[in-house]
Amino acid sequence: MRRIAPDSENLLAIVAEVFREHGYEGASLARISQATGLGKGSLYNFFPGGKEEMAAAVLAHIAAWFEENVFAPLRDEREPDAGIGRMLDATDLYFQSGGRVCLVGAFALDDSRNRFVAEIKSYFGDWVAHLAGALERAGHEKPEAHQLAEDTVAAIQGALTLSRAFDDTEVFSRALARARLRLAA
Amino acid sequence: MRRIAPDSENLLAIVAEVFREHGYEGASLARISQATGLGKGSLYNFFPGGKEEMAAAVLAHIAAWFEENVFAPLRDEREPDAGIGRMLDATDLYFQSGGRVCLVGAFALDDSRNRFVAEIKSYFGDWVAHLAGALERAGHEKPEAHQLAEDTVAAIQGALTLSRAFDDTEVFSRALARARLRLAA
DNA sequence: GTCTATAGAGTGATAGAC
DNA sequence: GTCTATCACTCTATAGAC
Repeated sequence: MRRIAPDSENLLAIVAEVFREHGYEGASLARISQATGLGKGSLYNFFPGGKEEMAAAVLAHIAAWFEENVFAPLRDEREPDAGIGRMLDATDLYFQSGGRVCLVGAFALDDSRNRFVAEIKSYFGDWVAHLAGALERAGHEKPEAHQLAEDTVAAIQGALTLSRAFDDTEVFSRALARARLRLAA
Repeated sequence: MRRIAPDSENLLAIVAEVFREHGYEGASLARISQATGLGKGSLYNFFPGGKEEMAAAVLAHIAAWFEENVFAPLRDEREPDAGIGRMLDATDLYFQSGGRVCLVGAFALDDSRNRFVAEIKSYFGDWVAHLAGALERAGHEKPEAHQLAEDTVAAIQGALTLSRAFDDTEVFSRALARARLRLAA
């Protein structure tokens, strides 16, 4: 009775969504099992390390997505401004204009931080570093570039929190628009 | 063998700290019991509604603290600038210069959001509204005042996340310093 | 036979309620 | 402390692909 193995890309996306909605502790295996339609046996077949491996895989998946869609444009040597624009477009897309929460940010705030210190640190660290690099290439002095990059990433994170708190994606859209202006100046 | 009832102000502060460190799901009764030194029976004596009532009481405690120390200065009719300064001082104090996480922000990101929608909404909503009011009195136009207020509260939240992610309170200190400059301009 | 994928009963530990 | 429910997880029993 062989079933078609669920596309592992898609499987990870579903698991990611459960973690995003419920947090690490709230994402029970029962919920993951229900959301994916897979029994516990299948889940442990894909992720022998259990829940922690699932979360780690999700974080790796997120890191890869950001590397390709958010960080890579920022490394564009020729047109740093265009790269920054593409970074903001990708950010808007990823967070569904504020309708989706940042899993890494949520992990950073609770107990799961201790399990994934390195992943969390590099997610935000890479974002700030790559953005700062692009800003330098766009003509900013190094210290101001880093400061502006840190400020922008923080503004995005904060806007996600407020969007969620107010249940209003406009908050996030406004924040992204302001970031766009500040970074272009 | 009657024990002295633990000062209820202090008890709430301890419970708050457990929720802050571990999140709603991660704050098990066993942890709360250990941190407070109270048995589960005693906890249910103080909070008949159980864990949810504990979290609600903590949120109310936080709301009262912010009302007194953060929002009240912002309502100062005479010197809006001084009020904004005192708001930032209180914020720095409360979050221990970034060493402490925002419980309301953390709740906003996970499942507990659904339990405490109103509390979360009013925490951030009041903060933005009061700051916007002070900025208006300081001479800003209404729309820009609101925008700047929203941006500042988001920047504070984002800086808390980044401080925690990098395990570096300097990120928060820098963000507060920048907020101080922007709000004074 | 071997491998991968499946379902799910059953494990002990621990959860929150009382 | 006692209760039941649920937790993450293990294990057995299959299925079909090769």
